[in-house]
Amino acid sequence: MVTIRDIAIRAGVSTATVSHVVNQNYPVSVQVRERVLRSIRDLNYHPNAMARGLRTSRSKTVGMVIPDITNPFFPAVVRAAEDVLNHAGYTLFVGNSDNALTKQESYYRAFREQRVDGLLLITSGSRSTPEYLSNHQSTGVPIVLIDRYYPGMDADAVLADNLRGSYEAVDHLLDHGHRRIGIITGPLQLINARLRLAGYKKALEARRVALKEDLVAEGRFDIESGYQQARNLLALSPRPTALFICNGLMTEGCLRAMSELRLVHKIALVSFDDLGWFPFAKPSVSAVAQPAYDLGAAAANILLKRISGKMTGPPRRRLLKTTLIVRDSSLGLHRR
Amino acid sequence: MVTIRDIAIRAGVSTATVSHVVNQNYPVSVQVRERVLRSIRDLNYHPNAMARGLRTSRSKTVGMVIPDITNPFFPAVVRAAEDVLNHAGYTLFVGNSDNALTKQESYYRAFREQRVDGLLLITSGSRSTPEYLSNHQSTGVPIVLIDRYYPGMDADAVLADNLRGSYEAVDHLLDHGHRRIGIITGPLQLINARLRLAGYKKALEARRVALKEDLVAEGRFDIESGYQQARNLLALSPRPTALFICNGLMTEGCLRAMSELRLVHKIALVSFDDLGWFPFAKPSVSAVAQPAYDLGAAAANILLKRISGKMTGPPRRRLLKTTLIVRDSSLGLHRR
DNA sequence: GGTGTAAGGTTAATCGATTGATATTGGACG
DNA sequence: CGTCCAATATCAATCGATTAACCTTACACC
Repeated sequence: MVTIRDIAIRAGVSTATVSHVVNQNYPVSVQVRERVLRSIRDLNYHPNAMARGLRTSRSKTVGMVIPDITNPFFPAVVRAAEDVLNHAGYTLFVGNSDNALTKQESYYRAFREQRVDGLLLITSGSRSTPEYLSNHQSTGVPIVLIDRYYPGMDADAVLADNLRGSYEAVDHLLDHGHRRIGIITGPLQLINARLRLAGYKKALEARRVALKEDLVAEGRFDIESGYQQARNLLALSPRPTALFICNGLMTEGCLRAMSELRLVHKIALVSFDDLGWFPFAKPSVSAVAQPAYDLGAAAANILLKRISGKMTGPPRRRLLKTTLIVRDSSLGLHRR
Repeated sequence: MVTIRDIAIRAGVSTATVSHVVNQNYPVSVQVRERVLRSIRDLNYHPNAMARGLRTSRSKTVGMVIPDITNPFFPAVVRAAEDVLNHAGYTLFVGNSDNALTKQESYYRAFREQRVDGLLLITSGSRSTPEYLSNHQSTGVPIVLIDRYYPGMDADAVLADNLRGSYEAVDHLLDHGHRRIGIITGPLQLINARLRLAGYKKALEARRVALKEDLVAEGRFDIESGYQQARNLLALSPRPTALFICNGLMTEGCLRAMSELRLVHKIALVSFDDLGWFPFAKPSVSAVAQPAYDLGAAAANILLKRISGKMTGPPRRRLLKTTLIVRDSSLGLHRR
């Protein structure tokens, strides 16, 4: 590998001068600058990020941990964060924790060891803040939580209004006369899964509909558990007349179950998360759309402000609105 | 931050000894080891990857560049690669190039500067090998291409059999009597887009069906271009009786166009890429399934072998089979 | 001509870990 | 009791960049 020393020798200057040219933070005469730049081009020199980072303890990179790269919601958030960060000259590295706390921790450590300047974290399930995260504050590396948070962890967070989103969804089903509404929740260690369940309960309460425990099934936010729990709920008698599924992947599994049981057109359905293909499903699927792009962009912006020191003080929590998109699956129109 | 020196002082030993304990590559007496480990735990010490990497020029990390994180195919490949690499003790960092050559290059550089031990690359469009990649070989850092390759670039590559996959798809449509088959290709700078088009042409030729240029539309492998080009093709008269769409995202756009024009049930459809929701679309969508997981896993395995030096010699190219999955959209069953 | 000052360069310490060379210690053995 | 060896531990150079402190010109101005 070609180093700063090689450039210095070839251009007949000191390494300090090369560094000044590269970083443009010190006056260098035009002739010298040209000579150095030519050598850099000739030798195809690129500074060693490790050496630089070791010296400056700053890397112009940001690490992001997401729980499931195959869940389309998260890539959408990543895209947004990336847009904002690239624009500001930062490189975003993504790690997929696979919903495992251990993997989340190992990515966290890997990122810290790479000395990322900031962290974006969509957490995996745990009711309490893992120790390494509560210890994190002392490091001075800003961290912004997205979509989920650990109760008691005081970091900035950008969240969707899960409670209200799911309240509206269930309220909508109640509006259409449904009284036996099944719900497939996410894993209840996750705060957003709990909030979505809470929205469901609140909506029922508001209409004085009794909560039936057997209509509440806990999934794992993946296709398989959506399928399994849908089979369970649909095997009840009397059957629920409507289902509220707490994320997009589980809705996919649920649809598989419903189509196997030939119930697709008999049961109303609303999904949390709006996936691109919902309009083309039969029937088209009603959904609570989350502002995925805005979540990512807002989080990245906050992170940048923290990194640059333009924002200080106690952690802030931003709550973004969801939108209920009504399609055929909740209207019964498909029963024509 | 706590450094190796802090540990050394607290444990009353030299930094060298601490290093030996951490890396387990040198005998250390039990008592000393215990003392050191305790200090490490007490102070919550984690080695600085930059310092270590600077010294050893090795990082136990792998970088992966994908063109579009919102296209479900790529996350599936990432998942596979990650499984294999994590298992071998490596951390995988992902960068999203957004189909832009400049971003691809900047991720490439960022990864190189972070001194990743290997690279997995799903390239963005260019007919020839970018200079930085042809220069890459001299660096000794192994690189494996996935899904696409640049002609003339000699690196290992793991690919799906695009030609044959699309041949089978089009052949299947011909089987069902279609003679006016529209195709929406990917961007033709991409080798796989060209191969899929070639498969289409070859299938037509084999049945002596004349190629009509106006039935060939070039998309960009994204939803929007799928929508646009579908509108164009469906506006032709006479209309094509079938469409072959060269990736999953464009199929989503195409379905939107078809549903706007109320043609969903009138036009046969086959998609390259099988997305999870295709069975639930109306009609369910026939597709050429790519072995996404196998692609990622195979590539990661080759990379590991190259890193460890267990595999040497000239680049190898692996071709994995695709599978045609026939559903309603290509059968006309939905016209009942 | 002497002096002050700004511009342009260089020297060398430093970041935190690794590792080859070297020192120390305590037996074993003749 | 010396000598030698193995087992452990330490010393100090090193990786490649950054940057504070310092040096050298050149020129302006009195």
